Amino acid sequence: MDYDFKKIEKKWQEYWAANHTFQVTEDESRPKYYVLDMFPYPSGAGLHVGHPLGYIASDIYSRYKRLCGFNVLHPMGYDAFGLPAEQYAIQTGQHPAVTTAKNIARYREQLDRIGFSFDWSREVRTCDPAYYKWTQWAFLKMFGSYYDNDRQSARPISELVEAFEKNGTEGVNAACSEELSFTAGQWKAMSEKEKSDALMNWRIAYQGVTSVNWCPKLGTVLANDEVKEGYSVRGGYPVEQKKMTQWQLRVSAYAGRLLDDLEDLEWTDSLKDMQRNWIGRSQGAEIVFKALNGDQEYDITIFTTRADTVFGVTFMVLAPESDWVEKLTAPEQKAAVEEYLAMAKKKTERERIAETRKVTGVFTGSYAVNPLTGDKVPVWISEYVLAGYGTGAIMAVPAHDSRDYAFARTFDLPIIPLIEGCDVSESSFDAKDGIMCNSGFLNGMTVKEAIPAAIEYVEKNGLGHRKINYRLRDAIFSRQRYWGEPFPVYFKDGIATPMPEDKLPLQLPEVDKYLPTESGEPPLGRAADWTYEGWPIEKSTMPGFAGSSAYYLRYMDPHNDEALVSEKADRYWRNVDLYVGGTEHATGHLIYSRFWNKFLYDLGYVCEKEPFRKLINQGMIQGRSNFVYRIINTNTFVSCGLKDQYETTEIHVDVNIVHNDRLDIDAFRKWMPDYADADFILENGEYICGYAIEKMSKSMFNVVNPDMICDTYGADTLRLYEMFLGPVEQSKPWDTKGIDGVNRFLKRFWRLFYDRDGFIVTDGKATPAELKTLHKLIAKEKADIEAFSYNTTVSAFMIAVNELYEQKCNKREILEPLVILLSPFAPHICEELWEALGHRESIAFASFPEYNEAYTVEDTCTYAVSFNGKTRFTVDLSKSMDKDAVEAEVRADSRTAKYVGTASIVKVIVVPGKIVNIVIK
RNA sequence: GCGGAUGUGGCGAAAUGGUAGACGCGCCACUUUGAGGGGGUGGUGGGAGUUUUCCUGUGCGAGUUCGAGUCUCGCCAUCCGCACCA
Repeated sequence: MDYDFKKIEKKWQEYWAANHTFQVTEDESRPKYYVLDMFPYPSGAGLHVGHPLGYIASDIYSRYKRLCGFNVLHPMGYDAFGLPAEQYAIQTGQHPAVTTAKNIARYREQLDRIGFSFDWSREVRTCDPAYYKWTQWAFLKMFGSYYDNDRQSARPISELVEAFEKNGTEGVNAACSEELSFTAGQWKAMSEKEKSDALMNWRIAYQGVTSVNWCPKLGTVLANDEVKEGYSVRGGYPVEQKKMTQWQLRVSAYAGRLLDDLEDLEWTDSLKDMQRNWIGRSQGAEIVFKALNGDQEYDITIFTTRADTVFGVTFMVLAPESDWVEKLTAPEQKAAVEEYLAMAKKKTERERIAETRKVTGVFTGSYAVNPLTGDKVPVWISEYVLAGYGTGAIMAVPAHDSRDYAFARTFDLPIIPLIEGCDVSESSFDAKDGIMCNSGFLNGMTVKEAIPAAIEYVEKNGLGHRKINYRLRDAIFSRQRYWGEPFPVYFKDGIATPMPEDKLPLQLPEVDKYLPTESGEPPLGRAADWTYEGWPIEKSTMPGFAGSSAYYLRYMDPHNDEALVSEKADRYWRNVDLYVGGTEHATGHLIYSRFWNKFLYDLGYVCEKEPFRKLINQGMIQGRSNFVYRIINTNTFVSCGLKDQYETTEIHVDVNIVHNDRLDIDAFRKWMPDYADADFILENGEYICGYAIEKMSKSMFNVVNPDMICDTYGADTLRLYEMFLGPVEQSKPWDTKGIDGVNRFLKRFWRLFYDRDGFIVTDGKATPAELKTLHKLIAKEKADIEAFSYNTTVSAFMIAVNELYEQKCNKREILEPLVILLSPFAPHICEELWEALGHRESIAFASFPEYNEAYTVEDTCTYAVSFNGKTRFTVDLSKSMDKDAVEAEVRADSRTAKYVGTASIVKVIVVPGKIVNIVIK
């Protein structure tokens, strides 16, 4: 009987669906384990072989954990709101919900063929009103909260209002957009509208004017992580800076906690570093400089990490967008400043990046007073100072900052070195190293001593205060698009008012077109009656990351209409134990999701402060393109090895009609009408194609569809092969070379159970050699799976099966545990064999075999011995020898050898595979 | 510029500090079958001897160690992330 994977895979996929094999419920009697994949955006192109890599890895882990007795939550869903469906809708007029549903159906079909153990009863779709009800709910909670810096926690905004009524802003320490101060009396005197505007300064979800990334082509704003080098990540359109009123999330309030809590996560160092970088903590001080414009005095606050260099300040610089620019521009410089500002404004973000390091600037005509020296220094304006970081103004220390140095050189400003013996004739001395000089009371200190000393001095004398600055900005939360979650907010007399919770979800209205209105409003402006109790409803929608920020919580309790997640379900499933997905979400989703979770944690809705305990980043699968070589002006194609003898053009050929770089000539003739009567110059009777590693894309004809592999080799082969290709975390090209080897292994595995006449498993007693093979494999698989080293596990299976095959082992005692071991990797074939072995229940309910060391230890060990690593001989030692004693002796002797220096060194190899040293005199 | 990762055969890749190249692909030889993108056996880093073997070998250069692909330092190369962040 042959291994008929088509029949087997269809049979078991239907069985799992019909029997709800992978459906789970909270079961207090078993420990939980939560394995999550980053849910996909269902694009129109369907899955290619790269997509399932992470899903297969996590599926193997889920199935393994289940065999080990865990109650495993392993759900899947769709991140279904997003730009592509909307762009498609604009072009075709088809409702995004329709195309999205179609794409989801296609995804599901493809996923089902690979045999995943998802609990589909928990599927979520972010565009489903029953789902986005809870996205909107979370937004309302954020709108109704502020961040208390003293308690380091989100609190209801009502508490803040109470405080204002009692003492105004006095004693309030809360995260805000700008420092405001008013008394209780002033607060009470405010109109409702004024109060509402004031509270926006503290709300966690708030509306405010900010400089945004505006993409004219897409007609919407984008978050920082949605923009790369001045172009939109989705679509690649140019992006410009624009000041607009937008909904924002006060993510910056959580910067400290987002940074600190990284410590306890089992994420890779590189990913943690990316987040640290993005959060960008820097410790320093804010120092106030008095500046004079004519008779008017202004305070300029600057941020610095190098308070020790204040004595070297020779000028100050403002960002062009800074509010101080207008105040400090002297009448005689007005024309020059305006010209400079106009020039700076005209430049796009893109141009600024391109012109990095080109020094530009203009003098304001004003001077500021150095608070430590009393010296007057000029105030300049330059693009190299960013409005969005720190205070938008800096003190310039050209001797010890390379940017200030370049500026000083360009505009011929003085440079005062502050460190003994440093050379600033060619470049600045940026290192925080050396002894201070020219620095008053700091003279003689090292830089490391001077920094805290300077800050202390500044604080004592009321010139400023210590400060920690973060690069992380608040997230811009509105998008001028149709296909997203509507904001449950309406404007009553112009005051942003939350809708009552029991009116959620606020469903997306129907519109005639998906384009902005003629007056430039977002598409929701087209909705016929987009009002609540007669008041207009917010017209922008939420960004993509809104729906994906808390989906892992919703899986815990997906059908709950009363809460995002019930307390019971949350207490049981807690958080994700293993999260698998791509690195591309390092600074987007993975930051927002952590923020969202912490916010819900502060309000007591979830019990864990971090959403994802362990995270694995699967590598990208690149495409492997194939080429044919056409001789110029002919329809004759020459094989790769002979192409240099002709003048040829290289043409991409569909990799699906090429096998191991050999072209299927008949298929090629049928592939495109132009090639129907193509001629070929062959080598050794075959047409060999060239190849290159490129991105997997339609235009290069190198997209390999998993359905194709499932048709030719079966899902189990696909799963094993994707794991066998190399470490999960590594990027690698897809190359079908070698898939035959894995397929051969499965056939051979099958032949342990069946020969051409039928089932051959017997109840005979296993030999020590057979038991050894089995138990070696158990030990290996346990260790490897825990370490996500799946490629070596697959190798171990191949070795084991080869050994058993050689021993002609067809004994139940060995084969039954073997099937369980392989089942996480190749579930279909294992279910089939499990059934053939007489089991009625799915193999998913089996238990992982126990490892017994006794079977793997040898009676006698052969030791290979070499003198000084040269001449070798072998010694046999009995296993009864006390290994620990041997090792202790070995170590002692090694020390002797080291001190005496004359002993010969002997290598001893201990089977299996262990090597220790001993010394023979 | 800053940060992270990686570097081993023709290829994908293995190696708790202990026989480097497991396993697979490809290739070579033999074998089985009427035939196969079939089954099996043996070989396969390089260089000598060709049965017993020896030399050399993990990007380059040092170091620690009885012993380094593995640990430390310095280069070189590739990939990824951030980038005027004061």
